Amino acid sequence: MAKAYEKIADTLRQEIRAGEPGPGERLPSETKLVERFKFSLPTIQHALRVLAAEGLVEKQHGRGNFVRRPRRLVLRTSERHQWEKDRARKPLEERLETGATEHDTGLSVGDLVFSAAYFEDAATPHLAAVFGVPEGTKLLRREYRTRYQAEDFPFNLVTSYLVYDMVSVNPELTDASREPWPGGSQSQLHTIGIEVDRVEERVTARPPTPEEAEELGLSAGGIAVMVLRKTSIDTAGRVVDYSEVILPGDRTELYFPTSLTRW
Amino acid sequence: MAKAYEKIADTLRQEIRAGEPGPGERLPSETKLVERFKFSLPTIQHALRVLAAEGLVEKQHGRGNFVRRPRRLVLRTSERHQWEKDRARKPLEERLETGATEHDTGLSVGDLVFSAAYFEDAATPHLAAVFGVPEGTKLLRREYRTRYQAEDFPFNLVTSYLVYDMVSVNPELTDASREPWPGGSQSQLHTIGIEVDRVEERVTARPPTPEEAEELGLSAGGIAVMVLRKTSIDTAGRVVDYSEVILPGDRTELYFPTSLTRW
DNA sequence: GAGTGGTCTAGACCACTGT
DNA sequence: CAGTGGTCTAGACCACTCC
Repeated sequence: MAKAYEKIADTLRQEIRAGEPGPGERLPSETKLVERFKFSLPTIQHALRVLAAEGLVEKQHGRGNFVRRPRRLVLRTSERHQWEKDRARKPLEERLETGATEHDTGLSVGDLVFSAAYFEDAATPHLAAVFGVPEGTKLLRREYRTRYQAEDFPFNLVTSYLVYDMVSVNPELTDASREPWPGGSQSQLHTIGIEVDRVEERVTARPPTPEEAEELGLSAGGIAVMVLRKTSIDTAGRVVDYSEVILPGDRTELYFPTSLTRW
Repeated sequence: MAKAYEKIADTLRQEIRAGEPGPGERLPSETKLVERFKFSLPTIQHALRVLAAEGLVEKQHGRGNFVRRPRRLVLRTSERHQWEKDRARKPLEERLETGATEHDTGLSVGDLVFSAAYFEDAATPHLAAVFGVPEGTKLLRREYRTRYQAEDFPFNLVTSYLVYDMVSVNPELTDASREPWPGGSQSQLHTIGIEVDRVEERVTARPPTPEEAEELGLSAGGIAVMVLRKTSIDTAGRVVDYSEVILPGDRTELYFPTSLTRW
């Protein structure tokens, strides 16, 4: 004997997949569903919460339950690293023209709102292991948010770590007011003689924490985030930057091309 | 005035983050929490469902609510494409030794249980666009499941599409009983004279469908899946394979290294 | 069998949306 | 204001786990 809320969720799921109601359309009101399924309101609501957690339905207080319309994907590319490296030594005027984010998204500089904040942290065991430094070593933590001007929420949350004593050689690098730096991270590192040789990216996914949901505007529920962990290694084999990027799973697509050698 | 279930969830979340109770430990019973927070059982349960959806708590019927222990990550690599290509033309004995999955995970062939099933599909508008063929063109759909022998559930769900008339030149390629094919997909394509030149991978994330949760053993809730869409393009510029891979977001890490040219 | 979480009800009252 | 979803209760009964 199946549970009532599961049967209800199953039925509605099937109907939605069949296109009735279609994307963006409203479901019958909860009281209507009570009549139709002959179960109490809390049970109907339980079924709808299940569908919301799946990302199939979006609840809107006072308006109704709606079939979620799949979001337009923003293409994010990962071939940007070579592109960024090529720019790092270019003259200032050229670096000013376009940033890496614009390169990824195809938008122009004016469409984006950017913010940066710097902090000093002591290395946790995990970060110490990543950088190969003693626990407690002073790190520079940089928090970035980037937003489309027209939208209310940023499309990513970036936290970048650098070894403080490595970068403080150039005081401009520990000053958040110099952001956005023309040419990006690799250009910043170039000012202290660092050449990035290799970038390693690792991707996982999970539900957002409440804080992330808040910052990214995912209050609706039923949306996952991708966690991109990026390690930059210089020509001497040192880890020179470690970044964590939180991305909304439905609005973002990570793109990784691989070219193979010809036979 | 904040909602009761949110306050309760907040309080418990803070305590769990502070390590009390710690990973794997049991929370107080729901009736105990009713006493502590002075709210009714359904309200306490609502709060716990919220924490379960976040992946912070795992509900176990008849046992209790437990703090979820972060899973050990399985490393999956994406540099396998070149590796696989290099093997595709090697003699049979060598191809038999190790498969790509073993290369990715570092496990030996005996540890894995593999299954494959083939179907014939008509191209949907989306698939027709991917392959650049008319809608309704006959496709070969291949479903793969791979599982650790010691575990109950597969660690990925793979659906691969090929253009039927392109591959049926070699009847062995439309016969599921020939799987697992020594040397993998690229070796299969090599038998009909196809050389893969480029692989494009796109990653997104979302909550699992009930069917995916079922197949991957994610019934606990609060786990996201990654969707990896892989397009293989041959030296003539044709799309020769399109695959969708569903991976549990907490147990899987996608690894993408990038080497940069030296200055 | 004792203890635990899971499901469900009938109904009250609150909060938001749109007219 | 009417209509909609959101929260909450007090309590009944079921299902699973472990001793």
